[in-house]
Amino acid sequence: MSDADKGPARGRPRTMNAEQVLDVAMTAYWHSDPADVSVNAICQMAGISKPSLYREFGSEDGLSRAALDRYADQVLSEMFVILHAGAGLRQTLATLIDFASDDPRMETGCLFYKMRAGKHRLGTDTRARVEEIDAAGQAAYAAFLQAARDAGDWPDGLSVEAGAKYLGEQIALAITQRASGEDPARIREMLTLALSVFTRP
Amino acid sequence: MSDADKGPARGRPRTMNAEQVLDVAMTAYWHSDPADVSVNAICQMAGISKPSLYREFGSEDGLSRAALDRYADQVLSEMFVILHAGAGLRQTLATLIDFASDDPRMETGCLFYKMRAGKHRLGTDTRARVEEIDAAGQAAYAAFLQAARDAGDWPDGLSVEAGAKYLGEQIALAITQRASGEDPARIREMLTLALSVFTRP
DNA sequence: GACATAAAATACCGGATAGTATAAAAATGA
DNA sequence: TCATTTTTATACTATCCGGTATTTTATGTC
Repeated sequence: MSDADKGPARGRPRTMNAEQVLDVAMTAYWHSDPADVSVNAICQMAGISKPSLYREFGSEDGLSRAALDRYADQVLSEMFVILHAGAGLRQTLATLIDFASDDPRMETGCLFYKMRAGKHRLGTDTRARVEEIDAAGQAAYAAFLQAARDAGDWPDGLSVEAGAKYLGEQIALAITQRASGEDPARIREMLTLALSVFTRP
Repeated sequence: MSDADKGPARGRPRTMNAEQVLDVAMTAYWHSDPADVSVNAICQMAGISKPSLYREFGSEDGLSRAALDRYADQVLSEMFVILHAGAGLRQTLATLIDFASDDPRMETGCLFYKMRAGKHRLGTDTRARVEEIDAAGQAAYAAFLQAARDAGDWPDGLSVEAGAKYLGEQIALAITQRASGEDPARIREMLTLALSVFTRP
């Protein structure tokens, strides 16, 4: 199906571009903090009126939920790609460290982690999506570590679940520190130290 | 000097107890989140009027700053005691792990870490005090680790400053997880894993 | 051109916020 | 008793918030 059956275009043609609005919202939430960006501010930045935004997204919760969806598709998916690439334990950890410490997209932190940190301030839909993504992330970390364990590359006395949670929290910590302006080299040093527990001789 | 020279008590005697108000404010900020507690709510909880509060503390910034001071005196000081006790590396780390993982006072997190996480939402005075405490904490961690290094108890290839920052962030992470209802046993497991980098064979 | 339709723009609503002006109350000193 | 002083209590301001009712504008159809 093409865009042709979008409708007969009765009535005043819309000037609002939902994709562009979503881009503005995602970037604003991401660059500053979801709790510090008002619907009014997003309307102003996107050059649209409030009723237009509410007709498209229904509520602030609907907008932030849609912005988070977009973020998951465009940005977060890359972390899942790294985890599912099937590289070895050391190689994958190194790639994760690179991503968290030096990827320019994480320079202002991660929208998902920011939302998770301020979970109680989110609307119900957005919060539910945050928890969904959190669970998916944890499952991906666990699957990755389970594969490493199956390959015999695993320290004694550590469960895969605990390792997965630990790995996820260390990545989150590193990226959160990026947002607060910490020196990337220092972040890399600390994250490398934290993840060295997986690759002990 | 005793309390006797507090003044001749001209005028209507005050019913407001500043200490009690500060206690209410500190607990409220601490138990929920500094950004989610309004001046109005504190007045209501403390049973005082807004003008009384503003006469005593000047502004919301003054109040939160005073509450943080009180918290530093009453709670945070204990962490400094642990660090300055002069116990060995392993013993001190174990005590820190106990404190972060199981001390009932940290069950709802740490007011200082909550303020630090939402630093940009604080007034100038409170923010300055947060940065001051942060620097003092880092210095205390560094002094503690330097002593361990002098005692020969130190892993190769790690600077004291990086170790101090790492240690501080791991403690902060653990206590922040307490606030989000994470299982203390799991928190202990992860924190122990994170700090095991200091005590490798 | 008249009409229906759908979107946009403006202005508004109720509620919460930090902060304050003003008046009432309760004590002392004369 | 009356004035002075200090604190309390009430009521108010200005601003921002999420959300919406209302009007205006731009199109296609007849």
